[in-house]
Amino acid sequence: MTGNSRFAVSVHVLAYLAYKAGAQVTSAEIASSVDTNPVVIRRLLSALVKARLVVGHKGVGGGFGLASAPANITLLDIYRAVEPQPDHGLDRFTPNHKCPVGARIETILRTAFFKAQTSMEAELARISLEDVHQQLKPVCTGKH
Amino acid sequence: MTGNSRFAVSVHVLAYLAYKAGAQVTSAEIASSVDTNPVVIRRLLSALVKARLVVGHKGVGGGFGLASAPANITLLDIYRAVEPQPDHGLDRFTPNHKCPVGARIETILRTAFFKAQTSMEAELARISLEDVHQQLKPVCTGKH
DNA sequence: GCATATCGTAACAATACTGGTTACATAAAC
DNA sequence: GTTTATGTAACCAGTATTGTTACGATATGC
Repeated sequence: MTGNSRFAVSVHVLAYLAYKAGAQVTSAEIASSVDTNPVVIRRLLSALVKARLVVGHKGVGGGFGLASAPANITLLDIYRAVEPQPDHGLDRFTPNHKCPVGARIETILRTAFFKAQTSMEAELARISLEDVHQQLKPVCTGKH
Repeated sequence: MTGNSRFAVSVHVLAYLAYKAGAQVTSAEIASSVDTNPVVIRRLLSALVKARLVVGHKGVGGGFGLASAPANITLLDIYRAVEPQPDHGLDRFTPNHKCPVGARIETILRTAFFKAQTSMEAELARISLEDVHQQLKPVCTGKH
């Protein structure tokens, strides 16, 4: 195991909402597609609603739907909505500042990690939910 | 907290070895600089030795030293030596394949994660231990 | 050969994160 | 007011990480 599956599941959730465009989709239906518990899905959706990627409605006939067109939602938007700001272990890293190396290494690492993170996020920003949706289609509409 | 501090500590360790170039440095001395337990350092060094970034010697007068010049060691080399292959949660992610979305999303995510990971690693590969060493120097050799 | 320094690694505890589950309050539709 | 569905708290089990103790293996120098 390495890390959590929040991002992967969230992309799946939004892809499912894009697939069911326009409909009100319940957490139970999404959970069935992801094969997990509806509460797990609602926990993620809670974050996605706060990030204004998704809109939810309570009550009979309620459920969730995309807040914007899939073309306007990138994987980076999703990533930022459900993942905490990564610190690459720097909060657990408290070197001895009396040592010349320990005194300076933290700043150096912070700069390096920022570059790496920025580069990764730029790549996520280049992929939209519409792209994901398009890749989904061949199976859903394929003529045999 | 997000993730572990192995990479951060490892960069510190190798920077310390670069700083002490040529000398045999014990795990106890490194642990003092990092402010942790020598066993924690030896655990990391075990991985760094396997990756041939570091050479260790037992016995009296023993310790560790860099296996190559700092210019020939990149942060990506260190990252790969001590971090498991990241899967971005895909091993915990087992969607329902009976659903059209669940059946395809895994491959799509794998491709997207690979692009993001590759981009991040390319950035790490651009930073060498020599670069880190250079950034360390101003404090260590500063004329006051 | 023997004492010493040092690595190598297993074992264990403490802490924290994740995901699944139950439970229940809240809100909307009819 | 009943039903449906979200929102969220609480708890559990599984696992990762770090710190720590312990001890065997190995190399040095006498």
